[in-house]
Amino acid sequence: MTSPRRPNVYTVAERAGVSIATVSRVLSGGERVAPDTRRRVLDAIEALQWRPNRLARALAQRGGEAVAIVFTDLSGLYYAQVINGFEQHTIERRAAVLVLGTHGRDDSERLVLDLAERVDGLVVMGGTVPDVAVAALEASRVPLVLLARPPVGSAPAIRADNRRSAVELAAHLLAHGRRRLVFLGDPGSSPDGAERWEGLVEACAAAGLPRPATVATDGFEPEHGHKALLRELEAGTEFDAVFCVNDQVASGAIRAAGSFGLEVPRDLAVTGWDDIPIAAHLVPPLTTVRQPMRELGARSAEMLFERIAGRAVPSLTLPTALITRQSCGCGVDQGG
Amino acid sequence: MTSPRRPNVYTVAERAGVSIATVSRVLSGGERVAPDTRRRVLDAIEALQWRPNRLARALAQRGGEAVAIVFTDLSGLYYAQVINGFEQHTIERRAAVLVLGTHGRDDSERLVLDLAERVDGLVVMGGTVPDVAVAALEASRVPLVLLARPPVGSAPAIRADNRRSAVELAAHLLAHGRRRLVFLGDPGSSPDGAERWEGLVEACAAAGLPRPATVATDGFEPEHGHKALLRELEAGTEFDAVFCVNDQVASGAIRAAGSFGLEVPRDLAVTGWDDIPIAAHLVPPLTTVRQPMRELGARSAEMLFERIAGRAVPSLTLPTALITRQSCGCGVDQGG
DNA sequence: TCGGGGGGTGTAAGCCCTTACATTGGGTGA
DNA sequence: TCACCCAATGTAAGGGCTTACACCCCCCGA
Repeated sequence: MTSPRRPNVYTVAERAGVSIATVSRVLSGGERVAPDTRRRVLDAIEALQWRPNRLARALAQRGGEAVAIVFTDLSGLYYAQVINGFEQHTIERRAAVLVLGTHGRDDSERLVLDLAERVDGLVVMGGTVPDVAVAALEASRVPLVLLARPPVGSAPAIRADNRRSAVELAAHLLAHGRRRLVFLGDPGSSPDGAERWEGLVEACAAAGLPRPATVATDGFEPEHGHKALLRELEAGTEFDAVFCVNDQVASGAIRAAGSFGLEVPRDLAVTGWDDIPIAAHLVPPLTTVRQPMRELGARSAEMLFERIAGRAVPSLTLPTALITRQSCGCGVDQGG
Repeated sequence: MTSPRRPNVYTVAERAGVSIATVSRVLSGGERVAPDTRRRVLDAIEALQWRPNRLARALAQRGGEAVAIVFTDLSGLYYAQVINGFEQHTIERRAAVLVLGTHGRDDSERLVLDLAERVDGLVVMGGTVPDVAVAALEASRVPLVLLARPPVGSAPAIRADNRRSAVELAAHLLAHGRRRLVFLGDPGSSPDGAERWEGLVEACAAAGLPRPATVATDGFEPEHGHKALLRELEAGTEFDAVFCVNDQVASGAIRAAGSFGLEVPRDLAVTGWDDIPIAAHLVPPLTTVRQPMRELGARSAEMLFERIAGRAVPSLTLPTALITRQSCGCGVDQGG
């Protein structure tokens, strides 16, 4: 008479010779159940290999918020910290965190839309899905917070102040006497990158210099920076400072310079962005911009829960800090 | 007459003057509903600001598996790839992925146990929670797969072949003529680390050398490697090769050597572990061991779903590859 | 001996959807 | 004009659990 279906409370109750309420009580632990009864129920559970259905459970307990955070690629060290901050905040509220790395999957748009159906709200990072997908999310009325990307509709955005820091960093290079700056990275591939590029342009313009050149990379990893910069050096382009879109690309750039016989920072200044842990341990230690990653994550979670609660939330821009080490020329020349 | 509670299908149906079935049909999109009716329902949804309850929905559709993967700390580049592989596989099955970074939280044990209640299965990585917690999970009968950690009870484990690769790497250093090797890292803090250390010991023993020393680090980041090695150098300990627990620590070690006036690899060989993207771009490029991270993630997901389906799964050890670059002495001396 | 008080359990009402099946009514062909 | 068909919609049965409340029975005190 064992039914072929998955067991449920009823099956277990029947087998133990009790009611479903008693089974539930045994499960919840705290309730008072006669020792003998408890035994029988536990035996039945064991015999049937039963695990309570988490969905039914959560439904009955009317609880269990779930939120998601969407990234392009988890492999940037950058993201890890953001997720950490996000999780910290979320766990305190006993909500579950789903993490989706779209990672250049071609169906990322569908994945995100799909994900949106399974959670109570989500944070979407810049560069993960096309604007049209964000608009679709917005239209589906799922509570939404945008990270490192301009606001859309009523969805608030949280960002680091890329523009201002880029201006500051570029100005710092100029103060070291550098005059021919290039941007290493692809400004078009993410809102963050675009803003850094714009900041660089702005600083050069303010100094009366011509518009800097862009050396496009195929991605954000060290190898991409290495390959692109080496090609540019071999092409004979002249420049004395490389403003990289992030630290990883910068590490590739430093090595490219080295293998081309250039010494950093004497012959070529190199800067990064993000201040990943290894940045301080590159040779030379990398000048970069530190973003408040943890806070970005934590605050985005905070904003999201506000949205879920139905409240309006203003967009937010967090300050960043210029971290000068040696790759820009500090501690070598006395410029600045 | 608007009820103060959250709206649900009934509220919406009532307001639109239709039955709940019709509301559901409008929601699912595909069903045929008269245009006029659809309009009214959509208006009602809009007016009430209704979003269907995902739990009820998933329950009724009897779908929506969810699985989790538990890490210590997401900030190792190592983990990102594993998660990627895991996610890839999981998404194909339309299951949701929860990611938990215990990150040294003191209540990690509670968090994991808690998490286990909300998912259909989980992968737990070595070093995240104490053995006793793993045993508790095992006892709670949640489908479980262990990653980079020895099997427990009926829970299968998936690992990279640390021991063998460590022997190989150590032998490689010995072949370069190095004789005084030290281990930089804390063998006790993770099963992976312990196995690497044991492999090193084994290789030295096989070569008739004394047991190598351990230089303990406080963590796995560059700064930890830097600090620990610098202290050791200043203490006057002598050695000609540093076998690091991972690439990040190795990057700190390289810089420590540099700031102590030692040239790598001439005066001191340094090796890492993991082959993170930046490893090839350190100066000198780092000799390390590549683990099949993506595969580790993908296979663990596969194993997990087998377990969820109630099938037994054997443990698995995947091979690793020694990546020789220059930090070990290759391309400099001709030893080996 | 009888009323009261609990401890231990059962009953049934949710929680909020989806969906198989039943029902209605207007249009069509004979 | 009437049977029939099908599109549009409603009814109700789950899906698997929690929990307020009712109930029973045994023991104790008066």
